[in-house]
Amino acid sequence: MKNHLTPLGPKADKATVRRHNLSLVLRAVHDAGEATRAGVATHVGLTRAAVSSLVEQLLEYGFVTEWGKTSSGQVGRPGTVLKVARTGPAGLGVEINIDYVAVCVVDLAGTDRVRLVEHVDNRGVPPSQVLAHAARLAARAIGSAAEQDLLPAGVHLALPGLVTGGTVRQAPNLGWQRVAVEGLFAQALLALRPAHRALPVSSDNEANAAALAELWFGAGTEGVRSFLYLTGEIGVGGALVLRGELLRGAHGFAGEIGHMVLEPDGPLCRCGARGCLEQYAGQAALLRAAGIDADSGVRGVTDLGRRARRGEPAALAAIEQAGRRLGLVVSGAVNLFDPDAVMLGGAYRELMEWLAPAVERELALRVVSGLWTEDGKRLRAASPLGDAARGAAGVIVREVLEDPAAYAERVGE
Amino acid sequence: MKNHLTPLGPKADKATVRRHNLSLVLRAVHDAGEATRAGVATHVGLTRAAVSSLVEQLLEYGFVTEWGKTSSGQVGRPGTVLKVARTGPAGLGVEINIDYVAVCVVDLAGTDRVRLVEHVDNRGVPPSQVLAHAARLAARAIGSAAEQDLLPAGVHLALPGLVTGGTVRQAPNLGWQRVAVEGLFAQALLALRPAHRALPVSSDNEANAAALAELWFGAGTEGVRSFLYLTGEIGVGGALVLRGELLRGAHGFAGEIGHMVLEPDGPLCRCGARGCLEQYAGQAALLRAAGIDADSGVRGVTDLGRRARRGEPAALAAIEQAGRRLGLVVSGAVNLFDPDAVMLGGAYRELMEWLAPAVERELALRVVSGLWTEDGKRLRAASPLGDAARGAAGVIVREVLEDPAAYAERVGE
DNA sequence: CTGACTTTGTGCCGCTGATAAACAAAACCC
DNA sequence: GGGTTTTGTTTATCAGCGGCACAAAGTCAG
Repeated sequence: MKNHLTPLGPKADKATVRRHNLSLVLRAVHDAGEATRAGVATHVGLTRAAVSSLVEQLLEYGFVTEWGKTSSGQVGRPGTVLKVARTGPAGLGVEINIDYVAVCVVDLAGTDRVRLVEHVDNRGVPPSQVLAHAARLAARAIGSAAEQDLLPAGVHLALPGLVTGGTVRQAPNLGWQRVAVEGLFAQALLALRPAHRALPVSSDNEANAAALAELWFGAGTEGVRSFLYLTGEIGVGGALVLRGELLRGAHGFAGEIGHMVLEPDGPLCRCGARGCLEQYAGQAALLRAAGIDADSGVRGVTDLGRRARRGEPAALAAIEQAGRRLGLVVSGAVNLFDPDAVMLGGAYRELMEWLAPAVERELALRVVSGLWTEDGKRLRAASPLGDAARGAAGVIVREVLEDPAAYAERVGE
Repeated sequence: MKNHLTPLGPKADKATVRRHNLSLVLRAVHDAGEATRAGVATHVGLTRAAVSSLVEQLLEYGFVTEWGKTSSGQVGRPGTVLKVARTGPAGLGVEINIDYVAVCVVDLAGTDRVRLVEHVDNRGVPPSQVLAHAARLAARAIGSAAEQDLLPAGVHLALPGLVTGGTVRQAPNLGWQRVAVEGLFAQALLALRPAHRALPVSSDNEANAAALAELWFGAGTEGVRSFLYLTGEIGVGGALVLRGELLRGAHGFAGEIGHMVLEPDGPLCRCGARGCLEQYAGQAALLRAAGIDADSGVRGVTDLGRRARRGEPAALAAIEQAGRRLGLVVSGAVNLFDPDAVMLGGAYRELMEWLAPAVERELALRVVSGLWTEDGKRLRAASPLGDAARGAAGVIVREVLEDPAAYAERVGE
């Protein structure tokens, strides 16, 4: 066996155990909403004594708070109610998109406490300028968060492009190439808040962040932990979530579904190839097929929705066509991935009503062995646009929840 | 956050630490080939004392053996050489395929020690009969293993079809449906060895096992830990390995690449849809296009290879066509997954020489942003057919290496 | 050949984090 | 108000790793 069967990973010792269990009870309280020490103990399998000790530490660090006694009418001594703290550590998410910048602060419990959106056309604007703008917005959000006693543990950036290792390799819709976003953003933020400690900055694809938002905050999709997320924007973005984990690929570029082939000799795509999905089911193609100005963006899509609702044949046919094409490609992706569900976001969300039947038809036909229908996989509309910022904030929150000790060490002197 | 950010998982305690570190040093020795206690200590970060204690336990259980002193000419006291034991626990893999059954015993070090192959046409034969046959072969392999002081820790079955939860949902090429393979095999094996303890049986798709064989034992692919594996058989099988882990999907059906669409209105496929890849690049289609009897199987493929080598235009054109089609679909999969490499196995292996250029051309054209060429991703030929059994055996070996304590507890008394 | 030096492997002690069991506290029930 | 039940804490015990010292077994320099 030449290749390691599995990476060796770090050693384990007492400290490892403590960190692990600290995270375990914190997440148990988080998932339960509210809990008692005894409840957590039976749930996670630790002794009450151990949980007590762990909770004491979590209280000290400010990750959880006591909320009086449980007055449940149950026989026996009532327990003290524990909840995840609504102050202290938080996540800060920043979404930089083509025509807006959104910032979001999420607390440990997962509710968003600050949200700022600013509409700006970022196309063609120099990256440093856009990032400086985003940093200003972020600084404002940090200020609002501070007023609520929330302190972001880090910033996560979401950008529409191929991003890896802290830099945007290329973002065609922004016109960016090889931009070291993490560094530039950190620098801009530090310049705005010279007295403060630098926040750790991380970054990822916007579709990935949106998919995570769907996973963690999506309404009506509670049990779904494996899904394919599609977003109809200028292009067609995609992200894959498998068993609650984002599938990033070997280099972080997984999910590029927009350039799967439909017609080998079809229209030329800006990727250089021909007949990509984007050329048939992208926003521009969709609008053009319906006879609407292809550059009209969001307004164009709502217009298309209006026409479809009125029953205009051209609109319905255009959506139906795009839906069929989308279904062809998506069914392939489903065969390859075997997800529980497919979620359509972006422009598709608004057109779901007319798009879904066509997509669903192809799925039912092409997903092997009828697993699609049988296992109750479903086509769903994703949450409204702009939630990538929330997903990005969630990334930070998750990091804290998964290793509270690390955060405490970093912050506590 | 309605969904758990991450599954809670089990608690950690002293025992957890011990198990973890036990596996850690065992794998360290495994990966190094041979090592000393001190070397392992510095490598994994534990103290020499701790490693000593752990190694003592591993010696006691028989996972590692001492091999004299290290006579390296280095200054200082020579260390005692440790190697993974070549006796004791082993993995048993069983591949049940359309026209053969293969069995393989692999020891902890990863070398295969027993290999039995029997050619039989399993098409249309009742599952219980096929499984009984496989069990007989397995029993013989266990016997040969015992002569070499090897004791399989479990059996892993590899089958050509959709398999989940211990049962084959459907295996069109075998004509099976809803066959509880694990149960039947375990029963058959127990009947042959009534005095012995029952071996734990697990099962998976044949393409998955072959991909794992490629990952763990493949020649010339040492660093590649993320790849798409394609195997040209009757159908077109596929499997995805990402960062050294098999991607199973939400229900274990991931990798079905054979039914991705090429022509929405193309020829009818046995899956019920039209224009699937299988209809263009499957073995039968390939042979038919070259004017060879489509049912001639492996002989047909070698015949095709011979004709291609002679430069027969029909053969070359057929392969070229199939290659282009394969490339179209594979480039989509690469965009979706972002693997390091694509490996072609099965019938494709023999035709690699003529197939590769066509596939490569599409990949270079269609994989977004030229990552394909830039990052040195590559198209490679996979290992010879029949290694799925070896991969399956590897699954068992990995289980042991990842938790030696569990195995020792199970066996010890 | 001999003493200095280096490296290995193994005791021994201390620390820490979880378990187990006992106990006090605070409800309920009759 | 006594019995019961459940909670949370206290105390003693146990196991595993880190740190340190030390014997063992080699190389190197003179």
